[in-house]
Amino acid sequence: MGIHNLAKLIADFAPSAMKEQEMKSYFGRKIAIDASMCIYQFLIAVRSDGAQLANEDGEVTSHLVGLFYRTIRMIDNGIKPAYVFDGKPPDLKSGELVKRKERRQEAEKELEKAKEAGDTENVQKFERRLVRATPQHNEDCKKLLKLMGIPYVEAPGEAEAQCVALVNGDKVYGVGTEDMDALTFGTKVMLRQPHTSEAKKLPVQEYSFNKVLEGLNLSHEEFIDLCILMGCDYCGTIRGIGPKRAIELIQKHKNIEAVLENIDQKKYPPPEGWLFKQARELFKHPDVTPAEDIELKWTDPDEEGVVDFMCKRFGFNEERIRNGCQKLKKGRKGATQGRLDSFFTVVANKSSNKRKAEEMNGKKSKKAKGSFKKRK
DNA sequence: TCTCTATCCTGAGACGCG
DNA sequence: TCGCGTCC
DNA sequence: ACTTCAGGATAGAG
Repeated sequence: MGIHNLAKLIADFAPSAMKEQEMKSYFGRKIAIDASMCIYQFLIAVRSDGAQLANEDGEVTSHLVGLFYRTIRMIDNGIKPAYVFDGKPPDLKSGELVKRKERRQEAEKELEKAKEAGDTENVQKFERRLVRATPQHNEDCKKLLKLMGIPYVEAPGEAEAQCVALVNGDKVYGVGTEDMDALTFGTKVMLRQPHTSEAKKLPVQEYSFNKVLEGLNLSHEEFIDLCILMGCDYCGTIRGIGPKRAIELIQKHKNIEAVLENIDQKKYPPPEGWLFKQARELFKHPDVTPAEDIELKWTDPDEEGVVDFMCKRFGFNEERIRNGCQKLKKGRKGATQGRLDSFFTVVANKSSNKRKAEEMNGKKSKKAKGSFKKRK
């Protein structure tokens, strides 16, 4: 689940690191997105009467519905997504993954019991709890993306880290994610949930890594140690040390080794066999493909191919699919013209003011803090 | 003052019709 | 502009 | 995972 309380810490100690921008101001931008996380969310959320959408043969289509329309929406807004698929999770994560596995196995056991007892209600309940993106779902999505003319990358390790490599290697402008650990990996720019912002007409939250470091007065290495102290997926934390003490200690002592030497370890006992050094190494040197070895290309969709795949195989409505392909073609034409920065700056300011004015009048403004953490 | 815990609360995809 | 039924 | 669930917010204890 990323870094515990990092968003709040940044809001409190480095507020200028986050700025809110209108969706429009991202016209022409390329964005890296964790595909595995999207697929999982679609499998969870795209349902009808509690069941996933499926074709006549019972093959699940929820992930394809979600991916198809979300991608079109982004292209329609002049944003060019590049999807990144997870590879093998780092071994260090197994501690965290073990917990999930235990929960899974428990659910599997319960499912067996319910099946034997013929308890259909519980069968459904525990089947739902076992949802996860299978290799088949991933393959379906890769095929669809290829046909749509949208690039994707298969990461050797964590997708989030690969997204960051693409940003910092200047292949894309930023990573679009809900997971704050993109910042721990050092992404120059992070956009929080750009698709959601668009749908709900909320501004995009853009985080600048340099401003985070500047605001917290830390180097990247110190920031990584801070994140580990606050709680990451790779190792435990020191009981009694939360965001406040963590940032104070790191600002003063610069790294976890020095922190350990300077605190009363009886009062603040570090976890036994604490693997903070390994965690630090994973954040500093994650297993990724170098950006220069990756080429991202957005092309026109293979409309007949998309129709064949989505309609013939999965039973989608042909008119809707063709309609979507037209949007892809149209949107691409606009976005390939590139950005006209001065022009869009003016537009963004204007509409931003307008939006604020509207919020004042209609008090419909909802806090943009709602969030949805991934299954971690 | 700070952190931890328990408890409550909310929102979790996208489209399009009316 | 929404609420809600539907997408497959 | 909408007949649920996880995460944020909040208050109160230590």
